[in-house]
Amino acid sequence: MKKTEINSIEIARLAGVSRSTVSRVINNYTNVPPATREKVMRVIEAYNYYPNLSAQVLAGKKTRTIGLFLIDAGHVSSDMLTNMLIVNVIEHASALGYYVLTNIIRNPSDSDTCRSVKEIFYQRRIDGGVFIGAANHEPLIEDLIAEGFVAAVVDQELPGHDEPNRITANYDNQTGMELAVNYLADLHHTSIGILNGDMKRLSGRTKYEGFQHAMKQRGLAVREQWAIPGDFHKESGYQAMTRLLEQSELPTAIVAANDSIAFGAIRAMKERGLQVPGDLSIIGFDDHALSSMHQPALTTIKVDFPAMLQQLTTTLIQTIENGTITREPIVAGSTLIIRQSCSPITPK
Amino acid sequence: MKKTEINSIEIARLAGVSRSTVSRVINNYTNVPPATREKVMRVIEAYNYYPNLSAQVLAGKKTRTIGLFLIDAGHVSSDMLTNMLIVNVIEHASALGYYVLTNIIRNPSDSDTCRSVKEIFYQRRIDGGVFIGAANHEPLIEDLIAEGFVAAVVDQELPGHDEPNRITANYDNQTGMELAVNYLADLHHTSIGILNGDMKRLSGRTKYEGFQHAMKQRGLAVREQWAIPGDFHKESGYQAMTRLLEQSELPTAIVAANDSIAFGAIRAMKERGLQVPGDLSIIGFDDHALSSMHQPALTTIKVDFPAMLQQLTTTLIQTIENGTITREPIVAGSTLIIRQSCSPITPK
DNA sequence: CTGAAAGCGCTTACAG
DNA sequence: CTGAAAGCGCTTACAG
Repeated sequence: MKKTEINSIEIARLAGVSRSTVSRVINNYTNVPPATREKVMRVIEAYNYYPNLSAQVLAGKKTRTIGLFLIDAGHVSSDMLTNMLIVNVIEHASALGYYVLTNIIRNPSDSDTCRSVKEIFYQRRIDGGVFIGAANHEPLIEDLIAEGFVAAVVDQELPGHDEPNRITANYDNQTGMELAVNYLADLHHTSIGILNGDMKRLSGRTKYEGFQHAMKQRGLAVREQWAIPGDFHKESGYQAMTRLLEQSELPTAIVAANDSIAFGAIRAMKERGLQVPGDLSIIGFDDHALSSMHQPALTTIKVDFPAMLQQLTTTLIQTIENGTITREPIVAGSTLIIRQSCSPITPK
Repeated sequence: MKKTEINSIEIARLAGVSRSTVSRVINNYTNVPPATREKVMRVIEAYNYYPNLSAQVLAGKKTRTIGLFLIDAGHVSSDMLTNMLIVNVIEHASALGYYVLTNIIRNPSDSDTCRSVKEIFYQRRIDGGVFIGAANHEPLIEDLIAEGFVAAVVDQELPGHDEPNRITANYDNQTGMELAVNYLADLHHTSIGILNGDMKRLSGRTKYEGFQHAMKQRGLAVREQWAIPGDFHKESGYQAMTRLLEQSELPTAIVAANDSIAFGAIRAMKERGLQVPGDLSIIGFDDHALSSMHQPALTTIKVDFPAMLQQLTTTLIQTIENGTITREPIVAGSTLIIRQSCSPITPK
C-alpha cells in the first residue's frame, strides 16, 4: 500500500517553521540561517520528502525534461547509430540535471502524429526538444518554433531564420567530402560516383554539393549518371548500386552518403560476384558501429556525433534556463578513417 | 516570443460555459450534450488549447509517463540490444498513450544514483518504472516497491514477494539451455563447457542451472573447470576463453551465456589462431543483432524480447491505471537459430 | 445537464 | 530572517 504522501506543510509543522521557509531551504535561498536550514533538512531527510513536481511546475518552475524526437520511417530500432544518439543526449542532459522523454516519429506529415507532438509541448510536459532526422524545412518544427517553444534541430540551415528559440547543429559535409574525394583521387581514381542520401534533408544536399565542389577542386568531372538518388538507408544503397551496375560504363570508386548506404551497395555487389575494393572502391560517411567489423571493413568519414550532441544538448538547456544566450555555431567535425574498402588504381 | 497561455477559464468564457463544462468535455464525460460539446470543442481547436499537464496531475490525473531504467556499468551505448529494448518499450507505451523517460544507471549501489532514481518516483515524475539489467535482489528496487511504487522488473524471481505493485518478466532459460545442449549433443559433442554470465542476475544463475540440468538429462558430465565465471559482456567472454584455453584438456563445445560473451570468446580464439567451429563449437544466447553478420555467423538461442517487453509494458500500464489486475507470468520464449559456429564431432 | 467552490502542493512577492 | 496569502491551472464531488 502506498503511504499517504507527506507534503511541505507537514514538513513545516514537523520542523516548526512555515511552508515558506521549507520552500526556501529546498530552493536554496540565501536568506535562511544555517540553523534553520539544518533543522528543516533533518526532517526532510527523515521523512524522505521530495517536493511534488507538478506542484512546483504549476508554481512556475521548469519541468527539467527535454523531448528527444527521432524522425525515421521505420529503421530506428535496427540502427545502431540511433542508440548512440539516444544515450548521448540522455547522458548529457542528465549531467545538467535534466531528463529526456524519447519519442519516435514515423511520419512527421501525419496529422495525428503532429498533433501529439505538439501536445507534448503545449501540455508543458517538456521545456524544449531536440529533433534528429528531420527534413531541412519541417512544418511541424516550424510551427513549434513559431509558437515560441525552444527547439534544437540537428542538420538544419534556414537562412534568415535565427529566432532566439531555434538552435541548430550541422555536419561539416564540405570538409567531409573533400576528405573522401581527395583520398580517392590520391588513390588515382578519376571516375568517381556518388550514392546520394535524402535530398529533403540538409545533409543530403550538402553532401552532394560538397562532392561536386571537391571533384571540381581536383579537376575531376562529375558524371550525372553516376550520381544515384536514394535515402540514407541500406535498402536504398542496395537499389542504388543495382541501378548503377546496369550502366555500360562504371566508375572505379563510389562515395556513399552514409555507411548504411555503403552496406547495402556492397551487398548488391557481392550478390553479383563483384569485389570491394577489387572491382570498385567504396567510402562511406558516419563511421557506423558496424563499419569496422563489416566485410570488407569500411573506409569512411567519421562524424563526431558525441561532441555535437553534447554541445547541442547543453545549449538547449542553457537556452531553456537563461533565455537567449550568445551562441556559436555547432558543427560536427569529420575525419578520414582508412580501412579496407578502397584500393589504389594502377594507371593503365 | 511565447504567446500568453490560454487556459480553461478563457476557453470557458469564449465558449460561454463554465470551467467545469470545459473540463467535462476534455475528459469525455458522458453527461455533456452533443451541442455543448461541439461548441466547446470548436473553441478548443480554434485556440489550440491543450490542458496544462501539471495542473491536471496536481488535480489527480496520472502523468502518463513511465520510467525506463537501464542498469549497466558502461556498455549501454555500445550495445545494439539496448537500442532494441528502448525502442520496444517506447513504442508499446506510446500505443497506450504513455511516454517514457529513459534513464541510465551506471551503478545502482551508488547512493547519489539511488537518491536521484528515487526522486523521480517521489516527485511523481512518473507513474511507474521498468527496470532492465538489475541484480535479482536490488535494494533500490525493493525500496521503491516497499514504498508502493509500481515497478516492472525484467529477469527477477523473489519467492514470496508477490506484492501487487511488483511485475516481473522472465527468460525461459531452462528450455533455452535444453535447446542448446541438445543441439550440441546431437552433434555428438560430449565435452561441453560453459562461459557463465553475472551470477547476481537471475539469468546468470538460471542459465547455469539450466545447463547443468540439460547436461544431466543427456547423461553428460559437467566439468567444473569448464564452467568459467564472468559477466554478460564481450570483454568477460574474451577473458573467460583466455582462461579456458590455458587448461590442458579442453571441451569440444562451449555454450556462452549470451552472444556478447561469445563474440569476446571467439576473438580470443582467433588471436591464438584457433578456428570456430573447427577447433571448438560455440553457441550463444539472445540472437544479438550482430550475430548473423559475425564471422562465423553465430548459432544461438534467440530470445523473444519484443513480445516480453510488450507484455511487460502493457501490464505495467494496466496496473498503473487499474490497480492490481490478475496477471499471468510473463516469460520470453527461446528458439534455436542454427548458423555457422557449431559443427558435428566425428566420433573417433 | 451545469455552475460555484474546494482542493491538489508548491513558490514567491509582500509585509513585517 | 520569516510568515500569511495569493496564485499557478486543472478536476471533481456537491448542489441544484
